[in-house]
Amino acid sequence: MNNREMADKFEAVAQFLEIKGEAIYRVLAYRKAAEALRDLSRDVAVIREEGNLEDIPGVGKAIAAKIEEMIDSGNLGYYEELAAEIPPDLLEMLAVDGVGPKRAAQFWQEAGILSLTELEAAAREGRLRELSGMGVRLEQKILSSIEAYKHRQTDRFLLGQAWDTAQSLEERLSKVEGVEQIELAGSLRRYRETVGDLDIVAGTGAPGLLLDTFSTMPEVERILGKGDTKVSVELYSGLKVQLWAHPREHFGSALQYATGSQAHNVRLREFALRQGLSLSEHGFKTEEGELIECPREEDVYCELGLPWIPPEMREDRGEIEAAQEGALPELIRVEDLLGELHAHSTWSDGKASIAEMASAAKELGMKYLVISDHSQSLGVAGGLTAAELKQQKTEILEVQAEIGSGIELLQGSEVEILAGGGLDFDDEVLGSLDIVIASLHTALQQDRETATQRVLNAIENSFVHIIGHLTGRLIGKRDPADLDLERIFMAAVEHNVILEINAHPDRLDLKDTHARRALDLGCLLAINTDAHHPSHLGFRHFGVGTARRAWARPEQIVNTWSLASLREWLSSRRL
DNA sequence: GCCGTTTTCGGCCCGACTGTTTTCAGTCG
Repeated sequence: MNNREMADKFEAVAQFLEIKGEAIYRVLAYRKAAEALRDLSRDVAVIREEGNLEDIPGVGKAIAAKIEEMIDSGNLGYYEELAAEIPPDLLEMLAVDGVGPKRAAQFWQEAGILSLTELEAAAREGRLRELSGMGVRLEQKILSSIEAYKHRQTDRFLLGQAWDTAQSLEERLSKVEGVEQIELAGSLRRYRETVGDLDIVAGTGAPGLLLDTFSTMPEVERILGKGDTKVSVELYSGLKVQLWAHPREHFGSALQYATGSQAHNVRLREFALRQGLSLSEHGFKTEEGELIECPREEDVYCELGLPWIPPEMREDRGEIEAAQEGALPELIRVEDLLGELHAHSTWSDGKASIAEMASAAKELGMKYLVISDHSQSLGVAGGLTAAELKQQKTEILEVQAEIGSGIELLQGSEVEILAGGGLDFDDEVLGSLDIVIASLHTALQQDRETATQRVLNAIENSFVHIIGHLTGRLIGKRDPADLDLERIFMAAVEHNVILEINAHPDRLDLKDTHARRALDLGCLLAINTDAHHPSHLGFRHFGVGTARRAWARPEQIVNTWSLASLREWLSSRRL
């Protein structure tokens, strides 16, 4: 079993215990362990080998023993026991809005309902309204939530998909009368690779007007809930959006609250309690009941004696401790990036000419751009032969002459790491290029040892500078290749090979936790858009967001370096 | 079930909204 499968087991255990009505803190303990496993940047089996399971936050003796059991037997006896006691199909009901553990238990025990299908039938027959505490409206609400659940393709959207919607909503809402401040919050602000819903926070003197305006916008399909300070809607796209309207004096605490993550907020509130302060979206309450308002988000952290923590770090991954110790890293920013090292043109599968890509990059203020089209064997993408590379070089020089100073164009190639483990060009061709990116595109389903060895071969080739989108995943569509990341990261450090954070929102590969582990081990990273169109160069911020989630400092990202420094480093690689 | 600037026991974040209720339970973020 891998980390994620074990996390899913613990999540199911938590849900079983919740339905059983066990002490909520036992439930939370299993849930926390599940989260910890999902967040882990390393294979938990390796951590077990090292004897460090209990160093994982949220893992104590009991849960460590269960992890060992799952590693050794591929099974969890405790889960099996619970599944024998409680119908496992009940758990699916919990994914329906408005159905939580209490009602699931009630439906099962009082009405003999064993699955979501049976729940829907009972609701249609009007049998739910008979149950205690239930009524016609609740029955209707559950029925429509079941419909919505069945039509829902996925419960999370790609960050890139949600981004444009969020910008558009923010822009229009900022113009509503009375709105003084407005900001996007939630997992979008934290740059999580997927977002469950959009969260928007406004500081306004006219909350009613803002909430009304929002809930009647054309893209709103239905209102899920609406009160005096917040409204929650579902858009026709299926995306859910929550909008909070707070007085300006509460804007900072409201933004902090809505940004999350939930785990970060829980930790921060515990931290506040130890100082005798109760933190909520309205600000701090002292033990005497006095309210301390926080107009700016910085005020929340400042009141606790902490520096402001960047949203991307707020995942309860040690950021509060680091803030306490004054050890928060100075994170990379978009404006630190000086160049793009991975971009395509019409020479292979790009949609724009070298000249168009170059002027778009110059427009964005980039100092250098590497044209790195695909190599010969990637037929579907129109990969270039060695001879074509020479012709392309001529064009790059011509475009450089036309565009003049201000941006330097370099020639690279995104070279296939072949299924057999070799590279798609011989050393002579590789040596003629300014920069070589080696990537996996094919045979991504190979077993771990074979796939890992392929990447290691590329890393050991002294002509390779960068490994592109390491795992080859497409978020939600294609699973990552099964790789021994720890070995790969260590080899990259040993051989001075740079690992890419691919900024394309479909990829974000390396992902945040893996990038953080790579940095901890001493790897250098590059943030590349892999642009196939001039507009894709604008994906940079997604890569930067991912790097910030990995606590990356500018100097650890090679395309913050000047071209002179980068060239020097690249040439040292081939000595 | 976890964990320690209050602790190896006794705590464990906080409030809005809804629908069912006559003061609250359930769900959600």
